[in-house]
Parts: sequence; C-alpha cells; structure tokens
Amino acid sequence: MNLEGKIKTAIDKVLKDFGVPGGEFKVEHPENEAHGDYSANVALVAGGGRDLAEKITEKLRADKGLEEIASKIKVAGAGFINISIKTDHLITQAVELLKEGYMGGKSTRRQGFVGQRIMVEFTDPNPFKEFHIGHLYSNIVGESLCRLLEVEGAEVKRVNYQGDVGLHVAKAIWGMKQMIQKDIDLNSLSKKSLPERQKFMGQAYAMGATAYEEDKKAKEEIEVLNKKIYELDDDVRQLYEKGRGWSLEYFETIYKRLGTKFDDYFFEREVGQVGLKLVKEFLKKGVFEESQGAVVFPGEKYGLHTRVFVNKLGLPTYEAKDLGLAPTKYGRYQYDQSIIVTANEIDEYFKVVIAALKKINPKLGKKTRHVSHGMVKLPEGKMSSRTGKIVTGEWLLDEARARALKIMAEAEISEEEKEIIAEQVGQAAVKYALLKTGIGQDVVFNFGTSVSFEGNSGPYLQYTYARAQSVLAKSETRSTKHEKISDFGFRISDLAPEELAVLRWLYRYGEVVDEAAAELSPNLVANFLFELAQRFNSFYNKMPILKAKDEKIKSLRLLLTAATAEVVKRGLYLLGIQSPEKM
RNA sequence: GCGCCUGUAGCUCAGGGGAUAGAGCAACUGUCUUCUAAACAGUAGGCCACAGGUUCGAAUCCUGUCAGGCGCACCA
Repeated sequence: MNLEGKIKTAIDKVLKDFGVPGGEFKVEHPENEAHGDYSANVALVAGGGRDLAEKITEKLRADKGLEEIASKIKVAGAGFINISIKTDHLITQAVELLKEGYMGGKSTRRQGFVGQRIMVEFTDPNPFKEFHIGHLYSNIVGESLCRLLEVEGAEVKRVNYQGDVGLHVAKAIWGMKQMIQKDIDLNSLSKKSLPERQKFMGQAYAMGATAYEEDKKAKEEIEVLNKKIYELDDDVRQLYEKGRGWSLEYFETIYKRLGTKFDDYFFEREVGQVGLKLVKEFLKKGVFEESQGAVVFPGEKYGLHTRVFVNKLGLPTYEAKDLGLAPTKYGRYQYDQSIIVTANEIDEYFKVVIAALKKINPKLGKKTRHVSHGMVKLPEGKMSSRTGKIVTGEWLLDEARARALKIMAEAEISEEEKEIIAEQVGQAAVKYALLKTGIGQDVVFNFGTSVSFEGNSGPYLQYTYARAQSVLAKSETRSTKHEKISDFGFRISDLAPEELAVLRWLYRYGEVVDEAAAELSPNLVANFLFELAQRFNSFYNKMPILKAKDEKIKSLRLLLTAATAEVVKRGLYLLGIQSPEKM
C-alpha cells in the first residue's frame, strides 16, 4: 500500500471512536509544504473543527502503522491534520523508484485497469487527404493514453480507423482525374517520391472539394464517382487503389517516426456494409425512422439531435459506419472497454452515435467511450484541407527537428548523433506542448509560441535527464544500483532544503500515474515532471554532487540524481517522449 | 434559435470546495576558471468575465448575464 493509503486506513480506524462516518474525507498534499507532506480534512468535513482534529490527532500519534512513516502529526488552520513523512522513509521510497520494472503505481489506489482489455482508437487520418496537425494531436494523445493504461496493467490494443470510402474520396479522385488529364500521367506519378505523391493527392482533394462547392456539374460528377467508389467500378478502380495505397504507405512512415505501432486497422469500406445492415434491421424495429427519403435516428427523443444514418441514395453515412465499426471491432477483439479518441468538434455527433449503439447493442454501447481532445487551430482560424489552409504533421515535426539541430550547433557531439538527438528533441517539444495542458483544451497553433525548447517544455525535461546521466556516468553509479538505505540515517534537519524538496516530490510519482490513468489525463504526468525537474535543477545548481564534502552526503545526492533521472525517463515515456543520454 | 465546451497575470496555460491563487513565455536584474547556462537566483505583473445564490469556507458548486469556440439532415 502506498503512503496515502496507509494514512487513510489509519484515520478510518480512529474515526469509529468518535462516531464519525468514514470515507468522505480527503487525504491530499497541502499546497504549502510547510504544512507537511499529507493533509487530512476529516475534522472539517465532520463539522468538528479544531477540537475534533486535536482529538483525532492524539489517537493517530499512537497508531503503529503511522508511527513508522510519520515524523510529525499536527493540527493547523481551521482543523487540518497535517502529516510529515520521515526522511528515512522518503529515502526508502526513492530507492524503490530505482527498482527494475517499476513503472508507476499499478493501481495502488484503484484496481480498475489490471487485466482489463481496452481497445483504443486514435489518429484516424483519411486516405486521400492530408495528415495534418490535428491527426498528430490525436496520435500523441492516443499513444500517451495507451501507455498510461498499459503501465496500470491493462491489455491495450491500438487501432486506427480510416475513411477509405465516402464523399471525400470521391472529391479526391475527381481532382486526380482532372490533374492527370492535364499535367501528368499515372505511371510517371507512381515513380515519384512518397511525399511528392502525397502532396499531389492533397492538391487533388483541395481541387475536388472546391469544385464540389462551387461547380454544380462537378458536384454531380463527384456524387456519381462516390457511388462508383463503393462499387469499385472500373472507372475509378485503378486510381482508387493507387491513391489509397500511397496514403496508407505514407501514414505508416509517420506512425513509425512517432513511435506508434497499431495492432489493427479498420476501414470504412468494411464496416459500412455492417452498419447498413444494422440500420435496416433496426429500422423495422423502430429504432430508426425514414424521413425525406433518408434513414435517421431521432435523437430528439433522447435530448440529442437527429442525424442521418443512411442517405437517400441508400449509402451509409459516417454514422452508420461507426455503428458497424463497434461489432466489427468486438468481433476481432473482445474488449472490456472501447475508447475512441477524436477532436471535440464531433462530441455531439458521438453522443448520438453512442445513443443509437446503446439501442441496437446495449452491451457494446455500455463499453464504448468517446474521449475528445481539443482542436488545433491556426491563428487565422480553423484549418481546412479544401482551401489548403493547413499545417501538416510532417512539416511540424521537420520544423521542430531543424530548430533542435540549430540549438545543438555548438555541442560536442558527432553530426550523426546530433541528427538522431535533434529528432528526439524536436518531437519532445511538439508532444509536450500538446500534452502539458488538459487534453480537452483547444490549441491555437503558432510555432513560435506553441513549441518551446525552454522553460516548461519537453526539451527542458530531456535536458534534466541528460544532465543527471552525465553526472552518474562520471560517478560510475548505474542508475539501477541501489544505495544502502541504512548507510544514510539522516534526520530532517541534516538535509539541505534543496535536497529535501526533491525527496519530497519523487515519491509522489506512483500516485500521479494512477491519477493520470484514471482520469485519462497525461497533463498530470507532465505537470509532475516539470515540478520535479525544477526542484532537481535548483538542487543541482546549488549543491556539488560528485565533490560533496563527505561520502554519505555524496551517496545521498547520487541517489537523488539517479532517482530523478529514472522518474523523468519513465514519465517522459508515458508522454511518448524519448530521453536521449546527452544533448 | 437550440445543445455542448470555454472565459484565471501582457501571451500560453496549471489549479476544478479548503490554509497567502501558481508556472512558463515576454519585460527587467544578477549567475558559466567548478558535475551540460536548453540551466539557476531574483524583480515586476491578478476585482480568477460580470451579477446573484449555496457553504464554516467558492477561482472551484448552482442560477442568470455577457463574450468566444464547436455542433445542429443526407460531409467526415
């Protein structure tokens, strides 16, 4: 059990003596550390104020379990019970962090995720369209959530759902046809580099999408193409297969670069038919209704809005496809929970789809959860691949790498290594920038202000790690080597405030990981790491480690250094960020 | 018009009933002959959108107002 658990248990035991019901109170870290490491508001919640707090505290002081870990238990303020943890025990906790394979709390607080089979759908770019920074955001959020769930003991399947049929494909193919007639033939295009082919398709889509809105004749042609694409008509087959293949091949290079490996892929083509069948079946049972030639789900009945599931041409819309996706996913992997990560612009849409799913398949409906992240916007407003007003994911990653490389210009590192490190640092800057705030927040993207290499940033954390590693390398202390706790025997007063500050933050790592997983909030990990790094850097700046006055102090400082490095590395992993040994 | 989300320092955001509201960036001052200065120490900057309520206690919960974003029928 962790410290928080021990304290709660001890308080619960004592409460009976006062006839106060347990469970309602909180044990948390007071903001002001002068108040101790943990603080309980039992007395306040019970309405007893200081008097009750004093009585409870007296009993707590006699508790055997607490006696081992607590150096001080006292009442303060309106009736808070503040508890300080013994320095020895904090050191023990730091040593624990260095143990092989320690990744976090593994649900020491909540048993929720151990053994759970969770499917997480994220990224979801569409073939024939650009991979823009919105997809990048989805990938970064999704991957981080997966890693958090994994360290909490869940069995995670990463999946990607991609739209390989639908109007956007028709628009792109219409554009491809125009461009191929005019500028280039398919064969010579096939020989071009992947990024060039990708660019070609982006242009083709923009052309088609614009024509669809501005040119009535083009609109009709695109609608005909749309139907042909569903049927894989010879007129579109070759272009379709080439274009789809190029897109998927291109996306794969981005996943690889980012460090995501999907376990499975789903496509709209395959789930569209499943969805269509379901809608038809449940139309008869009254879940869906016919309206103006289309089949709709009457969301108004459930406080939502009505959406079209099958259009009047008899084609499944995105709604029906998503309906078909659920059982298709479950057929391949019997999940306990299905999480779908998307941008929040389709929050309302998903409420309707999940409501419909609950009607036709309550079991899967209950297991399905939509988690949304904010939208990435440009300073000029919303991105649009139709007008070409977008920032691609690849551009951002390249730009960040170039910036990192520039900063490293003077470092004494081989050019080859610099390339590798610059990529890792650039990604850290981008990923951290997107994960350090709550995932629900919209992000106005502006390279200069959004992607930072100093202060509260990914590179700052990497730098902290590299710096610590450098010290450890010189000391010949392997980061996993345990220090002998009994060698220390420090009392609180012996430690410098900077040392204590690090020690009093390190042990919280497990709690933070638990919380972050339970709340699906990677930003909690980011915030924790930044605070840890600040404390460590402050300590590092003030206290000599290798040249410490005596051996005992030196080994304590090395322990702090090793534990910080280890925690930063593991924490960054949870954000999908690598930790270079030097930079 | 209806629904969902958001208003905290000049900017970007933490904090989401508890003890003096925090950080980064930007501005200004200092610190590299000493373990990596992508760092550290410091100064300055706030009617937590506004108005009511609930509570021992509200930036946090409720109601209303204002402002912004997103969504609302055959796109995804």
